[in-house]
Formats: sequence, structure tokens, C-alpha cells
Amino acid sequence: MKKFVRQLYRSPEGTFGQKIKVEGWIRTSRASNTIGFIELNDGTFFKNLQIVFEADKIENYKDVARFPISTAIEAYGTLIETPDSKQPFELQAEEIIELAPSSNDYPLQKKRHTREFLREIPWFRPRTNLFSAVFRVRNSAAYAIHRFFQGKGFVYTHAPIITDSDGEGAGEMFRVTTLDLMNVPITDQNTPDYSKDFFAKSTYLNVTGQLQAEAMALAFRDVYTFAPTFRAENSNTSRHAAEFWMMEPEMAFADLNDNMNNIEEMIKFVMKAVLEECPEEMEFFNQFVDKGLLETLENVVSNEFERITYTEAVELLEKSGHKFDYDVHWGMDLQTEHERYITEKIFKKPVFVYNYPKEIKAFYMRHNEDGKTVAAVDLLVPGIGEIVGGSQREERYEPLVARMKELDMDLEPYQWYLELRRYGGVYHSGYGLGFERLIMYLTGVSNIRDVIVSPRTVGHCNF
RNA sequence: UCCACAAUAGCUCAAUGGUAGAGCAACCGGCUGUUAACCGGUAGGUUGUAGGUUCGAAUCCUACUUGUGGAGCCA
Repeated sequence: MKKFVRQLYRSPEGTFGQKIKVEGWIRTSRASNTIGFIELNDGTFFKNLQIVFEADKIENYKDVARFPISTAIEAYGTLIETPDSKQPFELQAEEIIELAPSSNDYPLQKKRHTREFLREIPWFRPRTNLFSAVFRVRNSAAYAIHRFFQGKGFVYTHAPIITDSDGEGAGEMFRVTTLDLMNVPITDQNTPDYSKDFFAKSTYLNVTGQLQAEAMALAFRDVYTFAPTFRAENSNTSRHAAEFWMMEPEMAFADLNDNMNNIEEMIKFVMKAVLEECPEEMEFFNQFVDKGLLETLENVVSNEFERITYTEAVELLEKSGHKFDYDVHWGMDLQTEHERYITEKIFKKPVFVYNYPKEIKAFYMRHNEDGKTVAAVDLLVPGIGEIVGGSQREERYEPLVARMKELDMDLEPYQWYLELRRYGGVYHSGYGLGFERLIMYLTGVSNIRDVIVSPRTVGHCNF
């Protein structure tokens, strides 16, 4: 009877004493003259199955003892309980067959490797404990996001990946073109003639699906997108990637408060799901990556997030007496050091900061009655910083156009967006969650390149 | 893009101006229950690249490359 290692760990009872067959890869093995042990991982579970093989029980003992790491094998034998050992049970092998060979120059050894080294071989990383755990949590979190929104009746919608608007304020964009770079058509003004390009205009990879999600929200009330996003920023940090996944809900008939409620509920839902579904992985992170991780997450799940206005945040920072590299004053954008101080030192938990000065936020955010601020919100978390950014959208036609003109924006590409305001453009809100940053928060892994299978950053696009 | 630090064996590191070393991995041998198994042995190097200082450079200087951390930008 063929068994998955996951089945054995989750419900081993009926299988003790039974003959079973397993397939998998050798993670590590050790052998003497007469007895040897293989740690087998079959991909279905974070933990390994120990296979015991003895010289007088299998006919190819010498060969099996020499199988290099990552050899794919099939093993047949009896599953027995081992209450006095590290592992709860093991397979007493009667037959072990090599399915695919490995080699002794396999780069992963039975020792600890640095993240830096593993980043050079991203195609092998998923075979390590750390990355196995990271990508299982990533899977669990992604599915939990869908469950959360589906449970509330949100419609999962797909915004386009290629766009003709330049995503005002959201950073540098990757150009999408089929023009021959060695022979670019030129206009009378001596600029590239994009009317000859594939879409007969200038196009880019999206930096957000928000604007299109707004159109969908004004038809379906509650929607969310969950898709790749692209930013061509030259940013070299542990929390930026050129290609990352963003989840963007958009809710009609929702104000900034509803927005914050949804963010908080969503984060807690995903956290609980991961803690429940990936206990072995989370225990691993807690032990080897971040000692206080489980305590931190339990705390987040069971406490209210803090909610303060930007103005209050500035006051708190001013009163703190702490000497910052950048002085704090109303109207400035909060620097990383300020955000971290608020969430890590003052509150020691997730903090919503809302109602920012309009000058430092995007054009589409709703102007508040005070004439100075907009209904924007950032969620700051310890260790990561900003993990969610959102706002109530400016649903009033006139103020929106006025603001766009103020910013000297070309209204033409946004005609459709402005039209939404003229026909039932009810008040609505939404936000964007950096999915990788959430995974970093959930796992304690501090570099975004270690929560993406094949990270794309400035100067790096391999595999 | 800016600032700081780093680069020595496959991996992780030592050697602070005077003959480049260890642990692990690999290879050979030993070992009857291992848990990063253990024990003995063998092999493995143009010290990131280019130039300079010096009788002599892994070590000091310059540039470049790559990596890491931080900042800016942001999710």
C-alpha cells in the first residue's frame, strides 16, 4: 500500500505493523557495516521519514549505504512505532530501489548552509528545511486569503498585467514593447514612435491592480485581486523585489474605518490559519529563525491593533524624546526609523496610522473635511515596517479632477477612471497587501529573497 | 542611487607583513540502532579581478566586481 509521509505523521495509528511503500528523496543517510538509516522526504510533509535498512534484510545493502544525498528511491517495508527515539516511527525496509540517481557533488550537504550560499542555487533551495517550511507557509497563507474573502462573498477578480497608465506615484515601471531596440521608429519630435508599437501606444507592466479593481468593486461591491506586480525601482533592500505578489481588496460602500476593520480581520485570519495548518513549520521557525516568533504571532492574533492618526503619530514621536536621524515635524513623510519606533518601541504590536497629509499621498485618496489630510492608512508591523497601504478613494468627481490637475497629470488615460465617478460612484475603500512581506512576518525570515522561489531584484533574473 | 562592512579549499571559517591551516563535505578504510552518527587516513589553494607599495603581500594602498547590512523609494 503506497503512503505519503504526510499521511503517516497526521494519522499513523492504522498503519503500524502494516507493509507500506513510500517514494521520496534521501535527505541524509548514515550507515555502518550492518545497519543504516535514511532520512526520506517525499515532498508531502515538512518532516522526514526514517528508513532503517539492514544488511541481512535487503539484498543491495552496500549500494543503498552509498546512495548520495537527493537520490530518489522507493522503499517497501513495515512501519513500526519507536516511542523511545527522536522520531515517532520508522520504516523497517525490506526492499529499496533507486528511482533516480544523485551524485556526490550535489551542492547541499548534511550541514547548515548560509542563506547567501543558498541564494546562489535557488533551484535547489526548496529541498532544505528552511525553504520547505517557507514555501509551505506561503501556500497555506495564499489559500487562507482566498478562504477569508470567499467566506465574505468577495469576488476574486483579475486586473490586467499590462497597462497603459503609468500608475501615478507607485514607482518606476517596466516598459512592455515589441519594438526592435536596434531600430526604433522615431517621431517628428525625435522620440520613440509608440504608435508603431504592439498596442499602438506606450505600455507597461502593472504596478497595481487597484484602479481596475475599483471598476469591479463598483459592479460587485466587494472584490479582491491577488496577482504579480512589477516595480522597476533600483532599490537594494531586504524587503523589495522587482516582481512580487500583491493582494488588493476593494470595497464599495466602505469607508476608511471599514477598511481598517477588514485589514485587521484578514491578517488575523491568515495568521490563525497558518498556525493551525503548519504547526511543524512554525515550530521550526520559532526554534531556528526567530526565537520569539510564536509568542509574537499569538499576541497579534489575540489583541486589537492600535489605531492612531498621522497627527497623533507625529506628536508621539515628538514627545518620545528619542533622537532621530530625521527630525519629526507635521507634513513630513514618516521615515523607516519613525515607523519602526512607533510599532516596535511605543506599541510593540501592529499599528494603523491614518489620515496623512495630502501632499505625501497619492492623487486618488479621499480628501478629509479638514482640507489638509486624506483618508489613507498604513499598517506598520514590528520587524517589517509597512505591510499594508490603503485608503478610502476620492469618489467625488470635482475634487478628484482638481487634485489631478494640481499634480499636473494627463487626464486622458484616466477618463475611464473619472467616468466611474459620474455614474453611481459611491464611496469605496481598498488596500494593498505585500504578500511576501506578510510571509516574512509570518515566518520571521528577514530577507524577501528568501520567501520567493526565484526572486527578481535589480540585476538578478536567474532561473 | 548613497553609506558601512566583507570576499582565503565544495561549504563554514582561521592565519594582521615572513613556508596558507582547521572543521564539515568528498574519496579510501573501520564500526550492530544512528539522529548534522562516530573513529582512522587521503586528496583538495593563482587567497574575487587588475594594478601598486615592499627584499617579501591573504595581510598595506588604488580601482573594479560580487555579496551582506543600513538608508532613500515603496508593498
